Amino acid sequence: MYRYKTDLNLDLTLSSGQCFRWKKINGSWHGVVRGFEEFVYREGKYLVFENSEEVIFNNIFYEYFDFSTDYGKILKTLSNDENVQNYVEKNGKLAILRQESFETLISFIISACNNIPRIMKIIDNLCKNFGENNAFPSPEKLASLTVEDLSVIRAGFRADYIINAAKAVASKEIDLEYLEKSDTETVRKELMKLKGVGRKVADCTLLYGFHRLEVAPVDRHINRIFERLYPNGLPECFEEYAGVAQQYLFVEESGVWTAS
DNA sequence: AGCCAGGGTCTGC
DNA sequence: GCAGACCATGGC
Repeated sequence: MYRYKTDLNLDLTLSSGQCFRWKKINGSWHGVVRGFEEFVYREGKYLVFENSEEVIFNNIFYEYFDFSTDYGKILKTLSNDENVQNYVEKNGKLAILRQESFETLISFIISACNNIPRIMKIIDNLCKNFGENNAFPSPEKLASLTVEDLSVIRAGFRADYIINAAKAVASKEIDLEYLEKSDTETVRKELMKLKGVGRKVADCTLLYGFHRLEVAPVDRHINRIFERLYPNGLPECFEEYAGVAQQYLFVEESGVWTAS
Protein backbone atom coordinates (compact mmCIF):
# COMPACT_ATOMS: atom_id res chain seq x y z
CA MET A 1 0.00 0.00 0.00
CA TYR A 2 1.14 3.52 -0.76
CA ARG A 3 -0.41 6.82 0.32
CA TYR A 4 0.05 10.05 -1.60
CA LYS A 5 -1.08 13.46 -0.40
CA THR A 6 -3.01 15.32 -3.10
CA ASP A 7 -6.19 17.34 -3.56
CA LEU A 8 -6.95 15.67 -6.92
CA ASN A 9 -10.65 14.88 -7.30
CA LEU A 10 -10.36 11.20 -8.14
CA ASP A 11 -14.07 10.67 -8.87
CA LEU A 12 -14.15 13.65 -11.22
CA THR A 13 -10.94 12.65 -13.00
CA LEU A 14 -11.82 9.00 -13.54
CA SER A 15 -15.43 9.58 -14.60
CA SER A 16 -14.84 12.55 -16.92
CA GLY A 17 -14.91 10.54 -20.14
CA GLN A 18 -11.16 10.48 -20.78
CA CYS A 19 -10.56 6.87 -19.69
CA PHE A 20 -12.68 3.73 -19.88
CA ARG A 21 -11.02 1.09 -17.72
CA TRP A 22 -11.69 2.45 -14.22
CA LYS A 23 -14.73 1.26 -12.27
CA LYS A 24 -15.81 2.22 -8.78
CA ILE A 25 -16.45 -0.85 -6.65
CA ASN A 26 -17.48 -0.44 -3.00
CA GLY A 27 -16.05 3.08 -2.85
CA SER A 28 -12.74 2.04 -4.38
CA TRP A 29 -11.63 2.67 -7.97
CA HIS A 30 -10.41 -0.43 -9.78
CA GLY A 31 -8.31 -0.11 -12.91
CA VAL A 32 -5.42 -1.51 -14.93
CA VAL A 33 -2.52 0.73 -15.91
CA ARG A 34 0.31 -0.63 -18.06
CA GLY A 35 -0.84 -4.10 -17.10
CA PHE A 36 -0.70 -3.32 -13.39
CA GLU A 37 -3.98 -3.86 -11.54
CA GLU A 38 -4.77 -1.33 -8.85
CA PHE A 39 -7.41 -0.17 -6.38
CA VAL A 40 -7.40 3.51 -5.44
CA TYR A 41 -9.53 5.42 -2.95
CA ARG A 42 -9.46 8.65 -1.00
CA GLU A 43 -8.75 8.77 2.72
CA GLY A 44 -8.78 12.34 4.01
CA LYS A 45 -6.05 14.32 2.32
CA TYR A 46 -4.48 11.19 0.81
CA LEU A 47 -5.09 8.87 -2.09
CA VAL A 48 -4.46 5.25 -1.14
CA PHE A 49 -2.97 2.90 -3.75
CA GLU A 50 -3.77 -0.53 -2.34
CA ASN A 51 -1.53 -2.77 -4.42
CA SER A 52 1.43 -0.40 -4.83
CA GLU A 53 4.64 0.00 -2.91
CA GLU A 54 6.61 3.21 -3.30
CA VAL A 55 8.58 1.97 -6.33
CA ILE A 56 5.47 0.96 -8.27
CA PHE A 57 3.79 4.22 -7.39
CA ASN A 58 6.79 6.23 -8.57
CA ASN A 59 7.19 4.20 -11.76
CA ILE A 60 3.55 4.03 -12.79
CA PHE A 61 0.94 6.03 -10.92
CA TYR A 62 2.86 9.22 -10.21
CA GLU A 63 3.19 9.68 -13.95
CA TYR A 64 -0.24 8.29 -14.90
CA PHE A 65 -2.13 10.70 -12.64
CA ASP A 66 0.13 13.50 -13.87
CA PHE A 67 1.20 14.54 -10.38
CA SER A 68 4.30 16.24 -11.78
CA THR A 69 2.23 18.85 -13.63
CA ASP A 70 1.38 22.04 -11.76
CA TYR A 71 -2.40 22.22 -12.18
CA GLY A 72 -2.54 25.15 -9.77
CA LYS A 73 -0.80 27.23 -12.39
CA ILE A 74 -2.98 25.89 -15.22
CA LEU A 75 -6.22 26.52 -13.34
CA LYS A 76 -5.06 30.01 -12.41
CA THR A 77 -4.61 30.78 -16.10
CA LEU A 78 -8.00 29.28 -17.00
CA SER A 79 -9.72 31.18 -14.17
CA ASN A 80 -9.71 34.23 -16.44
CA ASP A 81 -12.77 32.57 -17.97
CA GLU A 82 -15.62 32.70 -15.48
CA ASN A 83 -17.40 29.58 -16.76
CA VAL A 84 -14.39 27.36 -16.24
CA GLN A 85 -13.61 29.19 -12.99
CA ASN A 86 -17.08 28.31 -11.67
CA TYR A 87 -16.75 24.66 -12.64
CA VAL A 88 -13.33 24.37 -11.02
CA GLU A 89 -14.69 25.91 -7.85
CA LYS A 90 -17.69 23.59 -7.86
CA ASN A 91 -16.06 20.34 -8.93
CA GLY A 92 -12.46 20.58 -7.74
CA LYS A 93 -9.22 19.58 -9.35
CA LEU A 94 -9.07 17.15 -12.26
CA ALA A 95 -6.02 15.82 -14.09
CA ILE A 96 -5.52 14.87 -17.70
CA LEU A 97 -4.26 11.31 -17.31
CA ARG A 98 -1.12 10.18 -19.10
CA GLN A 99 -2.57 7.13 -20.83
CA GLU A 100 -0.68 4.99 -23.29
CA SER A 101 -1.05 6.24 -26.83
CA PHE A 102 -2.03 2.90 -28.41
CA GLU A 103 -4.68 2.18 -25.81
CA THR A 104 -6.03 5.72 -26.19
CA LEU A 105 -6.10 5.48 -29.98
CA ILE A 106 -8.02 2.20 -30.02
CA SER A 107 -10.33 3.32 -27.19
CA PHE A 108 -11.41 6.42 -29.06
CA ILE A 109 -11.80 4.56 -32.35
CA ILE A 110 -14.29 2.47 -30.37
CA SER A 111 -15.94 5.62 -28.99
CA ALA A 112 -17.26 6.67 -32.42
CA CYS A 113 -21.04 7.02 -32.35
CA ASN A 114 -21.17 5.10 -29.09
CA ASN A 115 -22.05 5.70 -25.45
CA ILE A 116 -19.65 5.53 -22.52
CA PRO A 117 -21.07 2.43 -20.75
CA ARG A 118 -20.90 0.44 -23.99
CA ILE A 119 -17.43 1.79 -24.83
CA MET A 120 -16.31 0.48 -21.44
CA LYS A 121 -17.93 -2.89 -22.07
CA ILE A 122 -16.31 -3.31 -25.47
CA ILE A 123 -12.86 -2.36 -24.13
CA ASP A 124 -13.35 -4.70 -21.19
CA ASN A 125 -14.19 -7.52 -23.62
CA LEU A 126 -11.14 -6.61 -25.70
CA CYS A 127 -8.79 -6.86 -22.72
CA LYS A 128 -10.36 -10.03 -21.31
CA ASN A 129 -10.23 -11.84 -24.63
CA PHE A 130 -6.95 -10.64 -26.10
CA GLY A 131 -4.86 -9.00 -23.36
CA GLU A 132 -2.20 -10.71 -21.27
CA ASN A 133 -3.23 -10.85 -17.61
CA ASN A 134 -6.04 -8.35 -18.11
CA ALA A 135 -3.71 -5.77 -19.71
CA PHE A 136 -4.68 -3.80 -22.80
CA PRO A 137 -3.71 -5.98 -25.79
CA SER A 138 -0.55 -5.16 -27.74
CA PRO A 139 -0.62 -3.81 -31.32
CA GLU A 140 0.97 -7.07 -32.48
CA LYS A 141 -1.74 -9.18 -30.86
CA LEU A 142 -4.58 -7.13 -32.35
CA ALA A 143 -2.83 -7.01 -35.72
CA SER A 144 -2.92 -10.81 -35.83
CA LEU A 145 -6.70 -10.96 -35.53
CA THR A 146 -9.48 -11.03 -38.11
CA VAL A 147 -12.80 -9.21 -37.97
CA GLU A 148 -14.42 -12.55 -37.11
CA ASP A 149 -12.00 -13.06 -34.21
CA LEU A 150 -13.01 -9.65 -32.90
CA SER A 151 -16.74 -10.33 -33.14
CA VAL A 152 -16.77 -11.50 -29.49
CA ILE A 153 -16.21 -7.94 -28.29
CA ARG A 154 -19.31 -6.65 -30.18
CA ALA A 155 -17.56 -3.58 -31.62
CA GLY A 156 -19.71 -3.58 -34.74
CA PHE A 157 -18.40 -1.58 -37.70
CA ARG A 158 -15.40 -0.46 -35.62
CA ALA A 159 -13.79 -3.93 -35.65
CA ASP A 160 -12.25 -3.34 -39.07
CA TYR A 161 -10.87 0.04 -37.94
CA ILE A 162 -9.31 -1.51 -34.82
CA ILE A 163 -7.45 -4.19 -36.76
CA ASN A 164 -6.25 -1.78 -39.42
CA ALA A 165 -4.94 0.66 -36.82
CA ALA A 166 -3.21 -2.14 -34.93
CA LYS A 167 -1.52 -3.31 -38.14
CA ALA A 168 -0.32 0.21 -38.94
CA VAL A 169 1.10 0.63 -35.43
CA ALA A 170 2.67 -2.85 -35.26
CA SER A 171 4.40 -2.34 -38.62
CA LYS A 172 5.57 1.15 -37.57
CA GLU A 173 3.76 2.56 -40.56
CA ILE A 174 2.44 4.80 -37.78
CA ASP A 175 5.33 5.06 -35.31
CA LEU A 176 3.76 6.09 -32.01
CA GLU A 177 7.10 6.25 -30.22
CA TYR A 178 8.47 8.61 -32.84
CA LEU A 179 5.31 10.72 -32.83
CA GLU A 180 5.82 11.27 -29.10
CA LYS A 181 8.56 13.75 -30.08
CA SER A 182 6.71 15.27 -33.04
CA ASP A 183 4.77 18.50 -33.07
CA THR A 184 1.02 18.35 -32.56
CA GLU A 185 0.06 19.11 -36.16
CA THR A 186 2.28 16.28 -37.46
CA VAL A 187 0.82 13.79 -34.99
CA ARG A 188 -2.72 14.81 -35.91
CA LYS A 189 -2.04 14.42 -39.62
CA GLU A 190 -0.42 11.00 -39.14
CA LEU A 191 -3.22 9.68 -36.92
CA MET A 192 -5.88 10.87 -39.38
CA LYS A 193 -4.38 8.63 -42.05
CA LEU A 194 -5.92 5.71 -40.17
CA LYS A 195 -9.36 4.41 -41.06
CA GLY A 196 -11.86 5.36 -38.38
CA VAL A 197 -9.74 8.27 -37.18
CA GLY A 198 -11.06 11.75 -38.00
CA ARG A 199 -10.31 15.05 -36.33
CA LYS A 200 -12.11 14.26 -33.08
CA VAL A 201 -10.60 10.81 -32.45
CA ALA A 202 -7.15 12.17 -33.38
CA ASP A 203 -7.58 15.05 -30.94
CA CYS A 204 -8.67 12.73 -28.13
CA THR A 205 -5.55 10.65 -28.78
CA LEU A 206 -3.45 13.83 -28.75
CA LEU A 207 -4.87 15.09 -25.48
CA TYR A 208 -5.19 11.85 -23.51
CA GLY A 209 -2.50 9.70 -25.12
CA PHE A 210 0.13 12.31 -26.03
CA HIS A 211 -0.73 14.77 -23.26
CA ARG A 212 -1.02 17.76 -25.59
CA LEU A 213 -2.93 20.00 -23.20
CA GLU A 214 -3.52 22.66 -25.84
CA VAL A 215 -5.75 20.31 -27.85
CA ALA A 216 -9.52 20.45 -27.23
CA PRO A 217 -11.43 17.59 -28.89
CA VAL A 218 -14.81 18.78 -30.16
CA ASP A 219 -17.67 16.29 -29.97
CA ARG A 220 -21.44 17.00 -29.96
CA HIS A 221 -21.44 18.11 -26.32
CA ILE A 222 -18.43 20.38 -26.63
CA ASN A 223 -19.69 21.79 -29.91
CA ARG A 224 -23.00 22.65 -28.25
CA ILE A 225 -21.44 24.29 -25.19
CA PHE A 226 -18.85 26.18 -27.26
CA GLU A 227 -21.60 27.65 -29.43
CA ARG A 228 -23.64 28.61 -26.40
CA LEU A 229 -20.91 30.06 -24.19
CA TYR A 230 -18.44 31.35 -26.78
CA PRO A 231 -20.33 32.28 -29.95
CA ASN A 232 -17.58 34.76 -30.88
CA GLY A 233 -14.67 32.37 -30.34
CA LEU A 234 -12.87 30.77 -27.41
CA PRO A 235 -11.36 32.90 -24.63
CA GLU A 236 -7.68 33.81 -25.03
CA CYS A 237 -6.78 32.16 -21.73
CA PHE A 238 -7.68 28.75 -23.20
CA GLU A 239 -4.78 28.74 -25.69
CA GLU A 240 -2.16 26.64 -23.91
CA TYR A 241 -4.59 24.55 -21.86
CA ALA A 242 -7.71 24.30 -24.01
CA GLY A 243 -7.79 20.53 -23.38
CA VAL A 244 -8.08 21.04 -19.63
CA ALA A 245 -10.80 23.69 -20.06
CA GLN A 246 -12.61 21.37 -22.46
CA GLN A 247 -12.55 18.59 -19.83
CA TYR A 248 -14.33 20.75 -17.25
CA LEU A 249 -16.90 21.86 -19.84
CA PHE A 250 -17.45 18.29 -21.05
CA VAL A 251 -18.21 17.10 -17.51
CA GLU A 252 -20.88 19.79 -17.18
CA GLU A 253 -22.46 19.44 -20.60
CA SER A 254 -22.46 15.64 -20.85
CA GLY A 255 -23.54 14.95 -17.29
CA VAL A 256 -21.01 12.15 -16.80
CA TRP A 257 -20.41 13.32 -13.25
CA THR A 258 -22.11 15.49 -10.65
CA ALA A 259 -20.55 16.82 -7.47
CA SER A 260 -22.01 15.18 -4.36
C1' DA B 1 -40.72 1.65 -32.73
C1' DG B 2 -37.67 5.07 -32.88
C1' DC B 3 -34.00 7.77 -31.00
C1' DC B 4 -29.55 8.39 -29.27
C1' DA B 5 -24.68 7.45 -28.27
C1' DG B 6 -17.28 11.68 -26.75
C1' DG B 7 -17.79 9.98 -35.41
C1' DG B 8 -16.10 8.56 -39.70
C1' DT B 9 -16.30 7.04 -44.60
C1' DC B 10 -17.89 7.31 -49.04
C1' DT B 11 -20.22 9.47 -52.74
C1' DG B 12 -21.84 13.25 -55.30
C1' DC B 13 -21.87 18.07 -56.00
C1' DG C 1 -15.25 22.09 -48.83
C1' DC C 2 -20.17 20.50 -47.69
C1' DA C 3 -24.47 17.50 -47.46
C1' DG C 4 -26.53 13.10 -46.93
C1' DA C 5 -26.74 7.99 -46.67
C1' DC C 6 -24.78 4.54 -44.25
C1' DC C 7 -22.10 2.02 -40.87
C1' DA C 8 -23.26 -2.27 -35.95
C1' DT C 9 -24.94 -2.41 -31.44
C1' DG C 10 -27.50 -1.82 -27.22
C1' DG C 11 -30.21 0.93 -23.80
C1' DC C 12 -34.19 3.42 -23.08
